[in-house]
Amino acid sequence: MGVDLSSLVDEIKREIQLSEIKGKKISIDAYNAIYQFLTAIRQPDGTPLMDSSGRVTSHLSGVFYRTISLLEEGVIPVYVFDGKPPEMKSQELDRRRKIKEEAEKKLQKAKEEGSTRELKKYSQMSTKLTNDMAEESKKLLTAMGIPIVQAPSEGEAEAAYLCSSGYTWASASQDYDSLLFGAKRLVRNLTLTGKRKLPNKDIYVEIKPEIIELNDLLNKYGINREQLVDIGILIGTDYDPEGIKGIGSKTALRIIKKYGTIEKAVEKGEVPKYILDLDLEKIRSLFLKPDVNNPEGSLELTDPNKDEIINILVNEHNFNADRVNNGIERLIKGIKDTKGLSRQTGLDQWF
DNA sequence: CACCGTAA
DNA sequence: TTACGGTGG
Repeated sequence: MGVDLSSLVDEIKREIQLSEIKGKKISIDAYNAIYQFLTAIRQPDGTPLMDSSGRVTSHLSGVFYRTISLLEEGVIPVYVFDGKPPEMKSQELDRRRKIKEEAEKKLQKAKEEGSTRELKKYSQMSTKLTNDMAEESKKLLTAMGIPIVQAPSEGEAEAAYLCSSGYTWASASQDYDSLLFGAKRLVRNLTLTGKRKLPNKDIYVEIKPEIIELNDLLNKYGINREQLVDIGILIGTDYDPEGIKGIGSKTALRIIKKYGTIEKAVEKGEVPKYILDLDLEKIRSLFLKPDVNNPEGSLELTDPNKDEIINILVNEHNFNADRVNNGIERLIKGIKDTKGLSRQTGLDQWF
């Protein structure tokens, strides 16, 4: 789930109107976004949307409609897909797999005797994002004329790199890891709507897009990015999921501010020695010098391939043709208007 | 998540 | 016009 920097970030995050991102490119952690669609786009009993052969289609619905509404707001999405995960992540991936297997068992049980609520809970918990789903999403986005980038390794690292090197204005993800990866700006809640969402109970709250500027975060706490990474390691990241027991973000900040590095803090007895069993340098470099590539394509919007979209959604997966056609019309208009916007902002830079 | 018909 | 709830696949 990534590093929990929420209490530090709360101090400097601010709400953002999508109009503030008009004409700007945003790199989107595709895995993160698609996963959200898979868990959110469901029937009341927790069953995901499926085509007539029983293949899940929730992700396609999310990718299609959400991308169109972003374009209508003038936002230019660049979806960044995961490559091969780093070796260091295998422990965390194992842990997640086990949780899913448990949820799967509980789901089967709930199907026999459980309540709707349990059914929904465990079916969301056992959500899996398969390779096929990622490949299909890429195909759909390409047909839609939306730029995609294939990361050599972590998608979130690549998305952050696109941002820090100026290809995109910000990076969108729910995970704060983006900041450790060096994204200048992190936008959260971009692929959720401003509508309502349940935090597990029946309580509904407004979810609004918010932005976190890396520089604001570092300045606010008087630390550099290396130190932010050390703070992350103490709390626990995907590469050291346990972190240090009893150390949360506030304590980690205090310790790193005082001693500068994890090693110094260990020397002074502020952090237990067992953290040195980790390959700290390796973890740091995964965040500070991640395996990333320059994008191959141009990251510009292109004309949608109407037939291909219809083929994927309507012919392959039984989407309603009228709805899809309506979506395509909105998409074409959105792309046209958004291109106009970026031309304008492009010109503005000359003056 | 978003769409869409219906109600206020 | 917006708000809601049932449905989409």
